[in-house]
Amino acid sequence: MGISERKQREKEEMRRLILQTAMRLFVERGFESVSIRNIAEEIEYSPATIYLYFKDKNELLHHLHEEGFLMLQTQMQGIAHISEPMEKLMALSKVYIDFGLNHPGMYDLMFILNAPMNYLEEDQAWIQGEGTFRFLVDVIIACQQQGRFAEKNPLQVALMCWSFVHGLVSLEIRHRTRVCSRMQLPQGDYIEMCRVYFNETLSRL
Amino acid sequence: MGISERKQREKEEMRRLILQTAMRLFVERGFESVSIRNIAEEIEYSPATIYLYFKDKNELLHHLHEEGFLMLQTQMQGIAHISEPMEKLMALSKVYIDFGLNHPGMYDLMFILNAPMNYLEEDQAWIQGEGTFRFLVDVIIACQQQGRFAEKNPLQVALMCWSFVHGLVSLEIRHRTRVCSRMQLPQGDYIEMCRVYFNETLSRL
DNA sequence: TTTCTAAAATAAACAGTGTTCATTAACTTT
DNA sequence: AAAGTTAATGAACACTGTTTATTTTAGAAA
Repeated sequence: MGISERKQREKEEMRRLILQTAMRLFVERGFESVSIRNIAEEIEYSPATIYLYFKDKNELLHHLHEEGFLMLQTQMQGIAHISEPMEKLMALSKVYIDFGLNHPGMYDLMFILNAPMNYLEEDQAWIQGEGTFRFLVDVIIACQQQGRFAEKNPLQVALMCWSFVHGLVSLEIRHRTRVCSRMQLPQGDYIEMCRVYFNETLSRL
Repeated sequence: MGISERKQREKEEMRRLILQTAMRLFVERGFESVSIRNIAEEIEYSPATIYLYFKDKNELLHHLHEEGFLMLQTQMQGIAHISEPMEKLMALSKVYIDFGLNHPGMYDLMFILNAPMNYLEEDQAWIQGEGTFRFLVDVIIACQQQGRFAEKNPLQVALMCWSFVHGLVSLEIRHRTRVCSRMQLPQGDYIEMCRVYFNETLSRL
Protein backbone atom coordinates (compact mmCIF):
# COMPACT_ATOMS: atom_id res chain seq x y z
CA MET A 1 0.00 0.00 0.00
CA GLY A 2 2.72 2.47 -1.00
CA ILE A 3 0.33 4.70 -2.92
CA SER A 4 -1.69 6.06 -0.04
CA GLU A 5 1.55 6.61 1.82
CA ARG A 6 2.92 8.59 -1.09
CA LYS A 7 -0.30 10.61 -1.20
CA GLN A 8 0.00 11.31 2.51
CA ARG A 9 3.56 12.43 1.91
CA GLU A 10 2.58 14.65 -1.01
CA LYS A 11 -0.15 16.22 1.08
CA GLU A 12 2.37 16.96 3.80
CA GLU A 13 4.77 18.44 1.23
CA MET A 14 2.02 20.69 -0.07
CA ARG A 15 1.29 21.92 3.43
CA ARG A 16 4.94 22.71 3.92
CA LEU A 17 5.14 24.44 0.54
CA ILE A 18 2.23 26.67 1.49
CA LEU A 19 3.68 27.43 4.92
CA GLN A 20 7.16 28.13 3.59
CA THR A 21 5.85 30.42 0.87
CA ALA A 22 3.56 32.21 3.31
CA MET A 23 6.51 32.66 5.66
CA ARG A 24 8.76 34.00 2.89
CA LEU A 25 6.19 36.54 1.69
CA PHE A 26 5.51 37.37 5.30
CA VAL A 27 9.08 38.38 6.12
CA GLU A 28 9.61 39.89 2.64
CA ARG A 29 6.68 42.25 2.48
CA GLY A 30 5.28 42.39 5.98
CA PHE A 31 2.25 40.80 7.49
CA GLU A 32 -0.64 43.03 6.49
CA SER A 33 0.13 42.61 2.80
CA VAL A 34 0.12 38.83 2.58
CA SER A 35 -3.17 37.51 1.25
CA ILE A 36 -4.29 34.01 0.45
CA ARG A 37 -4.29 35.05 -3.20
CA ASN A 38 -0.66 36.22 -2.97
CA ILE A 39 0.42 32.88 -1.56
CA ALA A 40 -1.62 30.97 -4.15
CA GLU A 41 -0.12 32.97 -7.01
CA GLU A 42 3.39 32.43 -5.67
CA ILE A 43 3.03 28.64 -5.57
CA GLU A 44 1.09 28.68 -8.86
CA TYR A 45 -2.06 27.15 -7.45
CA SER A 46 -5.57 28.48 -7.21
CA PRO A 47 -6.56 30.29 -3.98
CA ALA A 48 -9.19 27.64 -3.32
CA THR A 49 -6.49 24.99 -3.12
CA ILE A 50 -5.08 26.50 0.06
CA TYR A 51 -8.41 25.88 1.73
CA LEU A 52 -7.94 22.15 1.11
CA TYR A 53 -4.92 22.26 3.40
CA PHE A 54 -5.90 24.91 5.94
CA LYS A 55 -9.32 25.58 7.38
CA ASP A 56 -8.92 29.34 7.10
CA LYS A 57 -6.37 32.13 7.38
CA ASN A 58 -6.35 31.93 11.17
CA GLU A 59 -5.17 28.35 11.02
CA LEU A 60 -2.47 29.26 8.51
CA LEU A 61 -1.28 32.10 10.73
CA HIS A 62 -1.35 29.82 13.74
CA HIS A 63 1.02 27.43 12.04
CA LEU A 64 3.26 30.30 11.04
CA HIS A 65 3.28 31.50 14.63
CA GLU A 66 4.23 27.94 15.59
CA GLU A 67 7.27 28.19 13.32
CA GLY A 68 8.14 31.40 15.09
CA PHE A 69 8.23 29.61 18.41
CA LEU A 70 10.57 27.02 16.95
CA MET A 71 12.87 29.88 15.90
CA LEU A 72 12.72 31.46 19.34
CA GLN A 73 13.27 28.17 21.11
CA THR A 74 16.31 27.52 18.94
CA GLN A 75 17.71 30.88 20.02
CA MET A 76 16.92 29.96 23.61
CA GLN A 77 18.88 26.73 23.37
CA GLY A 78 21.97 28.89 22.98
CA ILE A 79 21.79 29.88 26.65
CA ALA A 80 20.92 26.45 28.03
CA HIS A 81 24.49 25.93 29.20
CA ILE A 82 24.53 28.97 31.52
CA SER A 83 24.35 27.67 35.08
CA GLU A 84 24.31 30.91 37.05
CA PRO A 85 20.54 31.64 37.28
CA MET A 86 20.59 35.44 37.34
CA GLU A 87 23.04 35.47 34.46
CA LYS A 88 20.73 33.10 32.64
CA LEU A 89 17.73 35.37 33.26
CA MET A 90 19.62 38.30 31.76
CA ALA A 91 20.72 36.22 28.77
CA LEU A 92 17.17 34.99 28.24
CA SER A 93 15.89 38.55 28.22
CA LYS A 94 18.51 39.52 25.69
CA VAL A 95 17.53 36.61 23.45
CA TYR A 96 13.86 37.56 23.74
CA ILE A 97 14.39 41.25 23.05
CA ASP A 98 16.79 40.62 20.17
CA PHE A 99 14.31 38.19 18.66
CA GLY A 100 11.53 40.75 18.88
CA LEU A 101 13.52 43.61 17.42
CA ASN A 102 15.12 41.51 14.66
CA HIS A 103 11.93 39.74 13.61
CA PRO A 104 9.16 42.23 14.35
CA GLY A 105 6.72 40.52 11.98
CA MET A 106 7.25 37.20 13.66
CA TYR A 107 6.99 38.74 17.10
CA ASP A 108 3.75 40.38 16.06
CA LEU A 109 2.30 37.06 15.07
CA MET A 110 3.45 35.34 18.25
CA PHE A 111 2.61 37.90 20.91
CA ILE A 112 0.51 40.73 19.53
CA LEU A 113 -1.90 39.71 16.76
CA ASN A 114 -5.26 38.19 17.57
CA ALA A 115 -5.46 35.99 14.48
CA PRO A 116 -3.30 33.02 15.54
CA MET A 117 -5.10 32.83 18.89
CA ASN A 118 -8.51 32.86 17.20
CA TYR A 119 -7.60 29.47 15.80
CA LEU A 120 -7.58 28.04 19.33
CA GLU A 121 -10.81 27.10 21.08
CA GLU A 122 -11.70 29.04 24.20
CA ASP A 123 -10.44 26.35 26.57
CA GLN A 124 -7.66 25.01 24.37
CA ALA A 125 -4.06 25.31 25.53
CA TRP A 126 -1.61 27.68 23.87
CA ILE A 127 1.07 25.02 23.75
CA GLN A 128 3.82 27.10 22.16
CA GLY A 129 3.38 29.93 24.59
CA GLU A 130 3.31 27.64 27.58
CA GLY A 131 6.47 25.83 26.52
CA THR A 132 8.39 29.07 26.21
CA PHE A 133 6.94 30.48 29.41
CA ARG A 134 7.92 27.29 31.24
CA PHE A 135 11.53 27.95 30.31
CA LEU A 136 11.35 31.32 32.03
CA VAL A 137 9.57 29.90 35.08
CA ASP A 138 12.32 27.33 35.52
CA VAL A 139 14.97 30.04 35.46
CA ILE A 140 13.00 32.00 38.05
CA ILE A 141 12.74 28.91 40.27
CA ALA A 142 16.51 28.43 39.97
CA CYS A 143 16.95 32.05 41.04
CA GLN A 144 14.69 31.46 44.00
CA GLN A 145 16.78 28.47 45.08
CA GLN A 146 19.58 30.99 45.41
CA GLY A 147 17.44 33.06 47.71
CA ARG A 148 16.33 35.60 45.10
CA PHE A 149 12.77 36.86 44.55
CA ALA A 150 11.86 35.96 48.13
CA GLU A 151 9.22 33.26 48.40
CA LYS A 152 6.95 34.84 45.75
CA ASN A 153 4.89 32.68 43.39
CA PRO A 154 7.38 31.86 40.60
CA LEU A 155 4.61 32.13 38.01
CA GLN A 156 3.86 35.63 39.18
CA VAL A 157 7.51 36.66 39.08
CA ALA A 158 7.81 35.10 35.62
CA LEU A 159 4.79 37.02 34.38
CA MET A 160 6.30 40.22 35.78
CA CYS A 161 9.55 39.61 33.89
CA TRP A 162 7.74 38.69 30.71
CA SER A 163 5.41 41.70 30.94
CA PHE A 164 8.39 43.97 31.30
CA VAL A 165 10.30 42.75 28.24
CA HIS A 166 7.13 42.32 26.19
CA GLY A 167 6.18 45.86 27.09
CA LEU A 168 9.53 47.17 25.89
CA VAL A 169 9.49 45.18 22.65
CA SER A 170 5.86 45.80 21.73
CA LEU A 171 5.98 49.53 22.45
CA GLU A 172 9.09 49.70 20.26
CA ILE A 173 7.62 47.60 17.45
CA ARG A 174 4.42 49.61 17.35
CA HIS A 175 6.37 52.90 17.42
CA ARG A 176 5.06 54.05 20.79
CA THR A 177 8.57 54.67 22.13
CA ARG A 178 8.54 57.76 19.95
CA VAL A 179 7.67 59.61 23.15
CA CYS A 180 11.17 58.79 24.36
CA SER A 181 13.22 59.35 21.24
CA ARG A 182 11.85 62.88 21.15
CA MET A 183 12.77 63.23 24.79
CA GLN A 184 16.35 62.15 24.19
CA LEU A 185 16.26 58.86 25.97
CA PRO A 186 19.06 56.83 24.39
CA GLN A 187 17.47 54.20 22.18
CA GLY A 188 18.58 50.59 22.22
CA ASP A 189 19.16 50.69 25.95
CA TYR A 190 16.67 47.95 26.54
CA ILE A 191 19.20 45.44 27.73
CA GLU A 192 20.52 47.96 30.23
CA MET A 193 16.97 48.48 31.46
CA CYS A 194 16.64 44.74 31.94
CA ARG A 195 19.83 44.74 33.94
CA VAL A 196 18.45 47.46 36.18
CA TYR A 197 15.12 45.69 36.41
CA PHE A 198 16.47 42.26 37.21
CA ASN A 199 19.75 42.90 39.00
CA GLU A 200 19.12 46.09 40.86
CA THR A 201 15.45 45.71 41.74
CA LEU A 202 13.61 42.42 41.25
CA SER A 203 16.47 40.34 42.63
CA ARG A 204 16.36 42.22 45.93
CA LEU A 205 12.91 40.89 46.73
CA MET B 1 -21.06 87.22 7.13
CA GLY B 2 -22.86 84.73 9.38
CA ILE B 3 -23.43 82.25 6.57
CA SER B 4 -19.85 81.04 6.13
CA GLU B 5 -19.59 80.79 9.89
CA ARG B 6 -22.65 78.59 10.00
CA LYS B 7 -21.20 76.44 7.22
CA GLN B 8 -18.00 76.07 9.18
CA ARG B 9 -20.04 75.03 12.18
CA GLU B 10 -22.05 72.52 10.16
CA LYS B 11 -18.85 71.04 8.83
CA GLU B 12 -17.54 70.67 12.34
CA GLU B 13 -20.80 69.05 13.44
CA MET B 14 -20.57 66.55 10.61
CA ARG B 15 -17.02 65.65 11.67
CA ARG B 16 -18.24 65.07 15.20
CA LEU B 17 -21.21 63.03 13.98
CA ILE B 18 -18.87 60.76 12.03
CA LEU B 19 -16.45 60.43 14.95
CA GLN B 20 -19.20 59.77 17.48
CA THR B 21 -20.84 57.16 15.27
CA ALA B 22 -17.52 55.51 14.53
CA MET B 23 -16.76 55.43 18.24
CA ARG B 24 -20.15 53.94 19.10
CA LEU B 25 -19.88 51.18 16.51
CA PHE B 26 -16.31 50.68 17.61
CA VAL B 27 -17.15 49.93 21.24
CA GLU B 28 -20.36 48.10 20.27
CA ARG B 29 -19.00 45.59 17.79
CA GLY B 30 -15.25 45.73 18.16
CA PHE B 31 -12.63 47.36 16.04
CA GLU B 32 -12.02 44.88 13.24
CA SER B 33 -15.66 44.93 12.21
CA VAL B 34 -16.14 48.66 11.74
CA SER B 35 -15.86 49.68 8.11
CA ILE B 36 -16.27 53.04 6.44
CA ARG B 37 -19.43 51.66 4.87
CA ASN B 38 -20.84 50.69 8.29
CA ILE B 39 -20.31 54.20 9.60
CA ALA B 40 -21.78 55.75 6.45
CA GLU B 41 -24.87 53.54 6.62
CA GLU B 42 -25.34 54.40 10.30
CA ILE B 43 -25.36 58.14 9.69
CA GLU B 44 -27.36 57.69 6.47
CA TYR B 45 -24.76 59.19 4.17
CA SER B 46 -22.82 57.71 1.30
CA PRO B 47 -19.39 56.20 2.08
CA ALA B 48 -17.74 58.76 -0.17
CA THR B 49 -19.00 61.56 2.07
CA ILE B 50 -16.76 60.44 4.89
CA TYR B 51 -13.77 61.07 2.65
CA LEU B 52 -14.79 64.72 2.45
CA TYR B 53 -14.16 65.00 6.18
CA PHE B 54 -11.30 62.58 6.73
CA LYS B 55 -8.38 61.88 4.41
CA ASP B 56 -8.56 58.12 4.98
CA LYS B 57 -9.31 55.51 7.60
CA ASN B 58 -5.97 56.08 9.33
CA GLU B 59 -6.88 59.69 9.97
CA LEU B 60 -10.30 58.67 11.31
CA LEU B 61 -8.71 56.13 13.64
CA HIS B 62 -6.16 58.70 14.73
CA HIS B 63 -8.93 61.05 15.83
CA LEU B 64 -10.66 58.18 17.61
CA HIS B 65 -7.42 57.37 19.39
CA GLU B 66 -7.23 61.06 20.32
CA GLU B 67 -10.64 60.76 21.98
CA GLY B 68 -9.28 57.78 23.87
CA PHE B 69 -6.49 59.90 25.30
CA LEU B 70 -9.04 62.46 26.44
CA MET B 71 -10.87 59.66 28.26
CA LEU B 72 -7.66 58.41 29.87
CA GLN B 73 -6.57 61.90 30.86
CA THR B 74 -9.94 62.50 32.47
CA GLN B 75 -9.42 59.35 34.53
CA MET B 76 -5.95 60.56 35.40
CA GLN B 77 -7.27 63.87 36.70
CA GLY B 78 -8.93 61.85 39.46
CA ILE B 79 -5.55 61.22 41.09
CA ALA B 80 -4.12 64.70 40.62
CA HIS B 81 -4.78 65.53 44.27
CA ILE B 82 -2.56 62.74 45.65
CA SER B 83 0.58 64.35 47.02
CA GLU B 84 2.54 61.33 48.19
CA PRO B 85 4.55 60.43 45.01
CA MET B 86 4.80 56.66 45.47
CA GLU B 87 1.12 56.47 46.29
CA LYS B 88 0.43 58.54 43.20
CA LEU B 89 2.51 56.18 41.08
CA MET B 90 0.49 53.23 42.32
CA ALA B 91 -2.79 55.07 41.72
CA LEU B 92 -1.66 56.03 38.23
CA SER B 93 -0.87 52.42 37.44
CA LYS B 94 -4.28 51.37 38.66
CA VAL B 95 -5.97 53.98 36.49
CA TYR B 96 -3.94 52.86 33.47
CA ILE B 97 -4.58 49.15 33.99
CA ASP B 98 -8.28 49.62 34.71
CA PHE B 99 -8.61 51.74 31.60
CA GLY B 100 -6.96 49.07 29.49
CA LEU B 101 -8.99 46.20 30.87
CA ASN B 102 -12.30 48.11 30.80
CA HIS B 103 -11.86 49.58 27.32
CA PRO B 104 -9.74 47.02 25.46
CA GLY B 105 -10.80 48.33 22.05
CA MET B 106 -9.76 51.85 22.96
CA TYR B 107 -6.51 50.63 24.48
CA ASP B 108 -5.83 48.70 21.30
CA LEU B 109 -6.22 51.82 19.24
CA MET B 110 -4.07 53.92 21.55
CA PHE B 111 -1.17 51.60 22.28
CA ILE B 112 -1.24 48.52 20.06
CA LEU B 113 -2.62 49.12 16.57
CA ASN B 114 -0.43 50.52 13.84
CA ALA B 115 -3.21 52.41 12.04
CA PRO B 116 -3.45 55.57 14.13
CA MET B 117 0.34 55.99 14.07
CA ASN B 118 0.41 55.60 10.29
CA TYR B 119 -1.45 58.88 10.13
CA LEU B 120 1.56 60.64 11.62
CA GLU B 121 4.55 61.58 9.47
CA GLU B 122 7.83 59.89 10.29
CA ASP B 123 9.18 62.87 12.23
CA GLN B 124 5.88 64.14 13.55
CA ALA B 125 5.24 64.17 17.29
CA TRP B 126 2.79 61.80 18.90
CA ILE B 127 1.29 64.57 20.98
CA GLN B 128 -1.29 62.53 22.88
CA GLY B 129 1.26 59.91 23.87
CA GLU B 130 3.77 62.49 24.96
CA GLY B 131 1.27 64.36 27.09
CA THR B 132 0.28 61.23 28.96
CA PHE B 133 3.88 60.06 29.27
CA ARG B 134 4.84 63.45 30.68
CA PHE B 135 2.37 62.92 33.51
CA LEU B 136 4.18 59.71 34.46
CA VAL B 137 7.61 61.32 34.15
CA ASP B 138 6.56 64.08 36.53
CA VAL B 139 5.43 61.54 39.12
CA ILE B 140 8.77 59.73 38.76
CA ILE B 141 10.65 62.99 39.25
CA ALA B 142 8.62 63.66 42.39
CA CYS B 143 9.56 60.19 43.62
CA GLN B 144 13.21 60.95 42.93
CA GLN B 145 12.99 64.11 44.98
CA GLN B 146 12.11 61.80 47.85
CA GLY B 147 15.28 59.84 47.24
CA ARG B 148 13.63 57.02 45.28
CA PHE B 149 14.90 55.52 42.03
CA ALA B 150 18.45 56.68 42.77
CA GLU B 151 19.75 59.24 40.30
CA LYS B 152 18.57 57.32 37.23
CA ASN B 153 17.31 59.09 34.12
CA PRO B 154 13.64 59.77 34.94
CA LEU B 155 12.65 59.10 31.33
CA GLN B 156 14.23 55.70 31.55
CA VAL B 157 12.52 54.88 34.82
CA ALA B 158 9.24 56.11 33.35
CA LEU B 159 9.67 53.90 30.31
CA MET B 160 10.38 50.96 32.60
CA CYS B 161 7.17 51.56 34.53
CA TRP B 162 5.15 52.06 31.38
CA SER B 163 6.61 48.96 29.74
CA PHE B 164 5.67 46.92 32.75
CA VAL B 165 2.02 47.94 32.90
CA HIS B 166 1.65 47.98 29.13
CA GLY B 167 3.11 44.48 29.04
CA LEU B 168 0.56 43.27 31.58
CA VAL B 169 -2.40 44.93 29.86
CA SER B 170 -1.48 44.01 26.30
CA LEU B 171 -0.69 40.38 27.11
CA GLU B 172 -4.06 40.19 28.84
CA ILE B 173 -5.98 41.91 26.05
CA ARG B 174 -4.47 39.71 23.39
CA HIS B 175 -5.13 36.59 25.44
CA ARG B 176 -1.48 35.68 25.97
CA THR B 177 -1.88 35.40 29.73
CA ARG B 178 -3.62 32.13 29.02
CA VAL B 179 -0.29 30.52 29.91
CA CYS B 180 -0.88 31.67 33.48
CA SER B 181 -4.58 30.94 33.90
CA ARG B 182 -3.82 27.32 33.01
CA MET B 183 -1.01 27.41 35.52
CA GLN B 184 -3.30 28.64 38.29
CA LEU B 185 -1.88 32.08 38.71
CA PRO B 186 -4.70 34.11 40.24
CA GLN B 187 -6.08 36.41 37.56
CA GLY B 188 -6.73 40.06 38.26
CA ASP B 189 -3.68 40.34 40.47
CA TYR B 190 -2.16 42.97 38.26
CA ILE B 191 -2.42 45.73 40.79
CA GLU B 192 -0.66 43.53 43.35
CA MET B 193 2.10 42.95 40.84
CA CYS B 194 2.44 46.67 40.39
CA ARG B 195 2.73 47.05 44.14
CA VAL B 196 5.50 44.48 44.20
CA TYR B 197 7.14 46.09 41.21
CA PHE B 198 7.04 49.66 42.43
CA ASN B 199 7.09 49.38 46.22
CA GLU B 200 9.24 46.37 46.82
CA THR B 201 11.68 46.60 43.95
CA LEU B 202 11.92 49.71 41.81
CA SER B 203 11.68 52.08 44.75
CA ARG B 204 14.75 50.49 46.33
CA LEU B 205 16.98 51.69 43.55
C1' DT C 1 -37.75 85.53 -9.44
C1' DT C 2 -34.73 83.48 -12.34
C1' DT C 3 -30.10 82.37 -13.67
C1' DC C 4 -25.41 81.34 -12.38
C1' DT C 5 -21.88 79.38 -9.56
C1' DA C 6 -19.66 76.99 -5.98
C1' DA C 7 -19.98 73.57 -2.63
C1' DA C 8 -21.71 69.13 -0.89
C1' DA C 9 -23.21 64.54 -1.70
C1' DT C 10 -23.44 60.55 -4.25
C1' DA C 11 -23.54 56.44 -7.61
C1' DA C 12 -20.65 53.66 -9.68
C1' DA C 13 -16.56 51.76 -10.38
C1' DC C 14 -11.74 49.83 -9.28
C1' DA C 15 -8.86 46.78 -7.21
C1' DG C 16 -8.43 44.26 -3.57
C1' DT C 17 -9.87 40.82 0.49
C1' DG C 18 -11.44 35.92 2.69
C1' DT C 19 -14.26 32.19 1.53
C1' DT C 20 -17.47 28.75 -0.74
C1' DC C 21 -19.15 25.60 -4.17
C1' DA C 22 -20.30 23.41 -8.44
C1' DT C 23 -17.57 21.71 -12.03
C1' DT C 24 -13.53 19.72 -14.12
C1' DA C 25 -9.27 17.07 -14.30
C1' DA C 26 -6.32 13.38 -12.59
C1' DC C 27 -5.50 9.21 -10.74
C1' DT C 28 -6.79 4.53 -8.43
C1' DT C 29 -9.53 0.63 -8.29
C1' DT C 30 -12.63 -2.59 -10.14
C1' DA D 1 -12.24 0.34 -20.38
C1' DA D 2 -15.59 1.86 -16.84
C1' DA D 3 -16.45 3.35 -12.34
C1' DG D 4 -15.19 5.64 -8.31
C1' DT D 5 -12.39 8.73 -5.61
C1' DT D 6 -9.70 12.57 -4.73
C1' DA D 7 -7.41 16.97 -5.91
C1' DA D 8 -7.70 21.34 -8.19
C1' DT D 9 -10.02 25.08 -10.01
C1' DG D 10 -13.15 28.98 -12.10
C1' DA D 11 -16.41 31.66 -10.85
C1' DA D 12 -18.99 33.66 -7.78
C1' DC D 13 -20.41 36.02 -3.13
C1' DA D 14 -20.12 39.42 0.07
C1' DC D 15 -17.17 42.17 1.75
C1' DT D 16 -13.18 45.97 2.18
C1' DG D 17 -10.87 51.04 1.35
C1' DT D 18 -10.74 54.49 -2.03
C1' DT D 19 -11.40 57.50 -6.28
C1' DT D 20 -13.84 60.03 -9.79
C1' DA D 21 -17.30 61.72 -12.74
C1' DT D 22 -21.82 63.15 -12.06
C1' DT D 23 -25.71 65.00 -9.81
C1' DT D 24 -27.97 67.49 -6.27
C1' DT D 25 -28.24 71.40 -3.25
C1' DA D 26 -27.97 75.99 -1.74
C1' DG D 27 -26.30 80.71 -1.68
C1' DA D 28 -25.12 84.87 -4.83
C1' DA D 29 -25.90 87.74 -8.68
C1' DA D 30 -28.78 89.22 -12.38
